[in-house]
Amino acid sequence: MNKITNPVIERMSYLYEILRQLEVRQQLRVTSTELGELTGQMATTVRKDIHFIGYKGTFGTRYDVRELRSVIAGRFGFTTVKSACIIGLGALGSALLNHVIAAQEPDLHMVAAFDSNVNRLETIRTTVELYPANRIEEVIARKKIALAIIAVPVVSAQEVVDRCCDGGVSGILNFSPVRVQLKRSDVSIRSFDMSSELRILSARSFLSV
Amino acid sequence: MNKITNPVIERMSYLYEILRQLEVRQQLRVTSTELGELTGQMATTVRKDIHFIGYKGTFGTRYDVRELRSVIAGRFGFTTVKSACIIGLGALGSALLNHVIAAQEPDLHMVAAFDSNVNRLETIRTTVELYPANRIEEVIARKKIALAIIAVPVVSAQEVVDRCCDGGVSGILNFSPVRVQLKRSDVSIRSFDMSSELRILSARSFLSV
DNA sequence: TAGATTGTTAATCGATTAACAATC
DNA sequence: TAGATTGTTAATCGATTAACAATC
Repeated sequence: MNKITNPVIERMSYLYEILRQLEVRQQLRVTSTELGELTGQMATTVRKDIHFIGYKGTFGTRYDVRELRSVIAGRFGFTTVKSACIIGLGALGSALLNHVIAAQEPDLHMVAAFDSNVNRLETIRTTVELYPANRIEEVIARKKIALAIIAVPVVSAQEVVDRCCDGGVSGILNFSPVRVQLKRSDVSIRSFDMSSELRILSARSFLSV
Repeated sequence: MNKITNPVIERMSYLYEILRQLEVRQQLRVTSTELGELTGQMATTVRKDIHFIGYKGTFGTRYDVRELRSVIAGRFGFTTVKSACIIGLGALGSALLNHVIAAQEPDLHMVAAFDSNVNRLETIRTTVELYPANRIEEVIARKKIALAIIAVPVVSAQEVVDRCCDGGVSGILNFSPVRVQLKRSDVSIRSFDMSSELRILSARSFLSV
C-alpha cells in the first residue's frame, strides 16, 4: 500500500474544504479542471490525488460532489470528532481560543484551556473549562484530547510539548518561535512563527527588486 | 545567475535566526554539522545553501558566525527596516498586533492598524496609529508600508487584499481562511488558516493509526 | 457513434542527499 | 604533514506535469 505523503494530505484537506462549499451551493457534479482552478492545482494533480486515495469516478462523467467529499472525509477522518485544547492564555492564546470557537468547525471540540498563571485563569471569561498548567497531562489523558494548540513563551515551549506528549495528544500546533523536540514519534507537529513569516515575505520582495 | 527558490529562502530565514542566537551566546565559529542539527537540516544542505548565496568559508576551518550572519542579512535584506500594518482588529487581529509589537523585531516597524468599524477604533488602546478601512491605500502609500497582516472576515478578504496591492505593499500575510487573488505579480502572499492546520494534523494521526 | 472527461503511465522537473575532492 | 571541514559534482529521490489510453 502506498503511503500518503504530506503534500497529498495538505491538498486533500483544502479540496475537502472546497467540496464542502460546492455542496452548500448545491452543485452536484464537478470536473477535475474546475477543482484545479478552485484549489490552485493542475487538473492532472487533482485527478492523480483522487485516484491515489482510491476513489473511482466514471469515464466521461464528472465527479459526484457529495460522494467525493464523503469518500475523502472517511479516508482522512475529517468528519471524526476531535477534542482540542489551548495552552497559554496570553493575548495570542486567548485570541486563538475565541477564534477556534467562533469558527464553529463541527468536527472540532475545544474542551480545555491551560495557563500557568492562576490569577489569569480567574479573570478570563469563556465557556471552556480552565485549568492550571500543572494539570496538562492529567486533563489531556482523561478527556482524550487529540490536539493541543501551544501559545506559551519560548522558555516554556519545550516543557509544555513534553507534557502534551505524555498526556497523549496526537497533534500539536505550535505558535512559539522555537524548534521543539518530540519525545514520541507518533505525535506530529506544525509550527507557525509570525516573525519568520514576515521575514520570508520581505526577503522575497527584497530578492526580486 | 541562479534564482533563489522558496525552500532556500525559508531555510535561510531560519538559519539567520539561529546565527543571531549563536551571536548572542558569543559563539564565534560553527560547523555545517552543528548548523544542521540546530536547523533540522542535513549538514550538506546547509553547506549547499551557504555556497549558493555566494559566501565562501575556508577549507578545514569553521564558519565565522558574525560574518556569515551579516552576509545572509545583506543578501536577503533581513536587517533592512520594513514597515508593517494590521488590517482587521477583531480578537485575532488585536492579538496579532500586540504579538508583533511584543516580539520587538528590530527590523520591523508596526506603523498602522485598520478596521472598518469606527466604534472599535475608538475603544482600542495601542501605541500604533489607527485608521478606518477606507484609508488603506492612502496610508499604505503615504507611509510606504511593505507588509500587511490581514485578519478580516472571509467576505472582506479579497477586497482588502486588492486595496493593499493598490496601496503598494510587497507582502501580505493572510489569516482569512480563503484563497485570494493577487492583482499584481510583484506582491507575494503567505496564508495561515487555523482550521486547515488542525485538520491536517488530525489527518496525519488518523492515517497512521 | 462522437464527445467528454476520467484513469494511469511516462517524462520532466526540482530538491535533497551522498560522495569525495579541495585545501586550510 | 595529517586532520578537519568546506566546496562542488553526481546520484537519488520525490513530486509535478504531460500525454494519451480508456470508456461511459
